[in-house]
Amino acid sequence: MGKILSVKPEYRNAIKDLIEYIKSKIEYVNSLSQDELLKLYEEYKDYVKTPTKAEKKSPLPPLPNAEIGKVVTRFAPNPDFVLHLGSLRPLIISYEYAKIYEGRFIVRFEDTDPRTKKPKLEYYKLILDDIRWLGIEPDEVYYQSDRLELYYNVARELIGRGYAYVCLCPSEEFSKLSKSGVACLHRGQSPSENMELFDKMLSGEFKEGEAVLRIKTDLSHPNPSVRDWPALRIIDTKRYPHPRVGVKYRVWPLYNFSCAIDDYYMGVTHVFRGVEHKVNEEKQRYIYKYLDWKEPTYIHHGRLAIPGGILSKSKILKGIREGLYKSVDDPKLATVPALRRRGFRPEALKNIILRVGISPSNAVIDFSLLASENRKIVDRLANRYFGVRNPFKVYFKRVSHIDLIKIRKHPDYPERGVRRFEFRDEYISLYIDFEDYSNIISRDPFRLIGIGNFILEEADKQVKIRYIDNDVKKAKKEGYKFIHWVPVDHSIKCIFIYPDTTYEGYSELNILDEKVDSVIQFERIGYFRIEDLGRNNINVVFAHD
RNA sequence: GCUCCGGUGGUCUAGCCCGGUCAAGGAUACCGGCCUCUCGAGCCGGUGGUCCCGGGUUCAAAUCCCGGCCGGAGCACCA
Repeated sequence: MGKILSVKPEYRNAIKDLIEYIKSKIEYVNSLSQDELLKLYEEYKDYVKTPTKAEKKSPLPPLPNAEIGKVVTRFAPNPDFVLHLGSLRPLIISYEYAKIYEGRFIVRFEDTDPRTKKPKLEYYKLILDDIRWLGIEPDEVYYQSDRLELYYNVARELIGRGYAYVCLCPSEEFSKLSKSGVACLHRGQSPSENMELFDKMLSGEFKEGEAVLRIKTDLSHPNPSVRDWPALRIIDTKRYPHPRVGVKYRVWPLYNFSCAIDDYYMGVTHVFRGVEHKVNEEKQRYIYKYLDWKEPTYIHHGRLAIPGGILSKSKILKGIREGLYKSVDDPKLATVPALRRRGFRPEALKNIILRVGISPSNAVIDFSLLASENRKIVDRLANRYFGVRNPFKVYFKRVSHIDLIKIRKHPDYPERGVRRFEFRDEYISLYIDFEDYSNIISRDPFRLIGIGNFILEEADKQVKIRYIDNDVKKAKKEGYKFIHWVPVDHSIKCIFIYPDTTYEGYSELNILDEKVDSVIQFERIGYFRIEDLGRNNINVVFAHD
């Protein structure tokens, strides 16, 4: 409509009629059948915008400044912790866009602070492992700790051109000056003086904190942290050795310096990172400008939170020290190892992240959304079994036709076979869940799934139930409670691990057909991942209902 | 305090740049039906929104402009 008016402004006077006219046309088109629409489409094909391949392939919006085959993205974790739900946003989005645009995806470990954010060898491995588990195979993997010489070279280049200087001010001194927009006395040093001082930094003549290389920016920049921001500083690696390169280097780049250089040299075209990096875009812009490099496109997304889920690195580490959590994969946590351990599937996590997208606002992801996405995927994978968390024994006198009970492993996939239960003895003992006992004590009839309808006969020291009939239709119509059971002599001890508790109960023995790591459903209880399958007992970790 | 950025049903999100099939679409949650010897999945239907508030521009505003409120982020020799 706006289009029509801009082409034919004279219609402006008759706007009311125009609206009516368009409405009638729209109604007409909407009333057409598929075939008629197709015919119309053929006729006017050239006027219709067809979405490009990239637009069709994914729920993600088209990327600005992107061309098929030329997009390069990267995920840049600090190996001082494992991946968690929050890290998944830049990771999955970066990877997805690289894939959509048939470009490259890079993983780059940002391990340039051996002191306060000390990297750990185990985390490099765990992070890469989790990335691959998510079905993401990086085209290239880099370690910033291997690239120090490159950063030194760029530093020399900037010093030579007069865009950087070695500042000898104590940091409090500098920030005082910078707050009032005053240059420190090192700012005016000549390139050759700076070069000399920089060499001294490298050769170890300064101690930690005594010298820092700064990038000249704008001393009147509204954000004081942008004013002559620091690029390289000294870390006493004798005291804080780097886990990969030990004491080899003592001059280390700060985030903005190494990040800008690497993004450029690695040919990164699009950067996805959290909103907390917004100002860093401005800082890094100076490097690109001074060296006449082309800047990547930055997209800053909001943070992710999960109610009751703890994502903070420091809080988790503290919790582990205090014994609140057992380890980084404690099921209480929203870390990738924990989610993985609980049986969340990579596709589910991916779907969640794609749904949340690249919006700059923060998002609170309710656990039910995670559960629902995962349930959709896991439901068809998970075979069904009976398990009781709070075992309670009941017994009944067998009737002759109750001898071999077969129940499908999966109600929708008969080809997966059945679970078999053989009953031979005169009296049969079963474990049922104690919560279900209340339904029995009320003396209402109930149904043992797959066996038949029963009613309580006596509740003395032992609870005896009596078989009535095997009429499923009646059971449904009368609203009998359908309860699951585990035969005492066909059971295996099972530990049910929940985020805040564990149960020691039983599973039916047929679960031994499964493998460690498979996700199963205990009927009426929920989905679990099998963590341990021993001969005498098993462990399962709760995913969700 | 200063500087940025957000605000669409309970939650998440599409639409906002380029105002008009948007009296707002999808997902989740909730309710009901079908299916099912699970409280699952699937399919069908339903409840739920003053598009943060106020003003302005316009024939027309979720969309543009101004003001306010609320929320977030940054203000490290961390990433």
